[in-house]
Amino acid sequence: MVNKIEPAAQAPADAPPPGAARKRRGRGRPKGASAGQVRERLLAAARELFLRYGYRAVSSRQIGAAAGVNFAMIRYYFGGKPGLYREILQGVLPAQIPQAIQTGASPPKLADILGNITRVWAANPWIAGFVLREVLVPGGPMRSMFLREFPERLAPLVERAVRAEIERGALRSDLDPKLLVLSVVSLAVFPFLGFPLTSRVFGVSNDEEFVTRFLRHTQALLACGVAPGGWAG
Amino acid sequence: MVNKIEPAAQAPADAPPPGAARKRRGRGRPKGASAGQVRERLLAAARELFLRYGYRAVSSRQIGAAAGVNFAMIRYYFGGKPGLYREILQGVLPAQIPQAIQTGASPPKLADILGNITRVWAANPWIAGFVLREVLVPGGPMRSMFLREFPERLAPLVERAVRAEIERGALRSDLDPKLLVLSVVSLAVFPFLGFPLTSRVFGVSNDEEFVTRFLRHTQALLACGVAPGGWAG
DNA sequence: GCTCTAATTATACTTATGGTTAATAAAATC
DNA sequence: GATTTTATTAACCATAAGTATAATTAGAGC
Repeated sequence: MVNKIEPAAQAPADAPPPGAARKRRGRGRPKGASAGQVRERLLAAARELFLRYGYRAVSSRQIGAAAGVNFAMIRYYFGGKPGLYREILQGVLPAQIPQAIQTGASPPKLADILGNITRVWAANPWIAGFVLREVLVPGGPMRSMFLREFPERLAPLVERAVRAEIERGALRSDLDPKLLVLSVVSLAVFPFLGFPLTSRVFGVSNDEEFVTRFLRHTQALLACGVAPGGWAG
Repeated sequence: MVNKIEPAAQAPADAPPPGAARKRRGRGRPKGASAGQVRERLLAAARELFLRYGYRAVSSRQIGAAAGVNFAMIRYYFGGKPGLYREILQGVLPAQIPQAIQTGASPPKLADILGNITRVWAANPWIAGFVLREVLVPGGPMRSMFLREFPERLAPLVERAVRAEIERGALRSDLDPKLLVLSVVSLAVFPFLGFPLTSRVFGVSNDEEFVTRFLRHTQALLACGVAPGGWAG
């Protein structure tokens, strides 16, 4: 705003005297109690922050502050910020996603798949944030992993289940299996995907009561649609 | 890597000799043709980049390069990166969303709403990216605007339409209007939300042919569910 | 033709970020 | 008890990003 024509006042202003005695650096190994928990605290804090703000928007120093430890520990334990991120993704996500598909029956029933996906996503709301944020970004660190994992392993499994049900007459034969799977996934995933939005508008929540009610509703919708006279078999 | 213990080598390394002749700076006002288009080029480039990579991941210099103009023009026209972002959000989004609800009939019919939402989202795939990215981020610049616009103005409108249809017997009476709206929105939005994913796995695309087929499928699903015997009234 | 304004560029400045390292001290090991 | 290992910290460095500004020139008004 005001005129500033001072030539170039680039004095460091608090330059440390070069000859001064070295200041003390570290504080050494901690008392036994807190040792070994730093790694876990970092993982928890980073997962929370990455979920809420995305990989790029979160700085190493921010993670360290949230975990209550020095941010250099990220390098010590994970080799750096990308390593920490990879650890979170690979350690946590793959363990949860396939669980949504595996049911007792083989091939699994569509209704069970719907229920499982819904429950996994409702129980782990942070998964939605991760998937949303990382799968959408081209070149994002997680995208290739996710695209390798889900479409080529899990989706065909579900699709095969739908085809089997159509063949044995449990589903209408005029439905496109692929689109039907897409619809089922949409119904199970979206409400928990847009959580901050859907919770406010539609009362979506994580608790057992809502999930049960929601599942019953969705299954009824899938079973016989919106037409009056319902529950036709 | 190598040891570097020089006390404080903070010389600018290429400090211009203070007495040297000033190098030439700008290239001046452009030939009339391109004048005035810089603003639009910046808006277009920034919208594309923000959509694909998110606000934080895109730098001002990157936007300038993509638009083919000097990045300082961002400051000149929009006051800075946040101003450019605000301009995009406020100028483009609110015009598209409500259009999805307005149908000829009053109250609108559920099937029409489904069709409109689907078509708007399919025709403007970047909306999904924006909504995903910005609504989910707490404190994001767009979130409050969106939360003000959609839930409190549009959602009740749709819900009222559903109640009206239930009352006149066009919909099953055991359905929860709120959850039904949620289901319809899920079916219409999710496939285009997860576009990079769904296009690969389920063959989702924007073109007229797919949208029509998709809509017919979804409406059939909603109308009579998955049970064989279909199209019951 | 001269002057003033608008539009554009190159560059300087400041700050924040990720990565890196030497110093440090508790614990473990011998 | 001495030594080595492990865990932790502050400071350092290079780079990138956003912001700011001076230089530069095309056109408008007179």
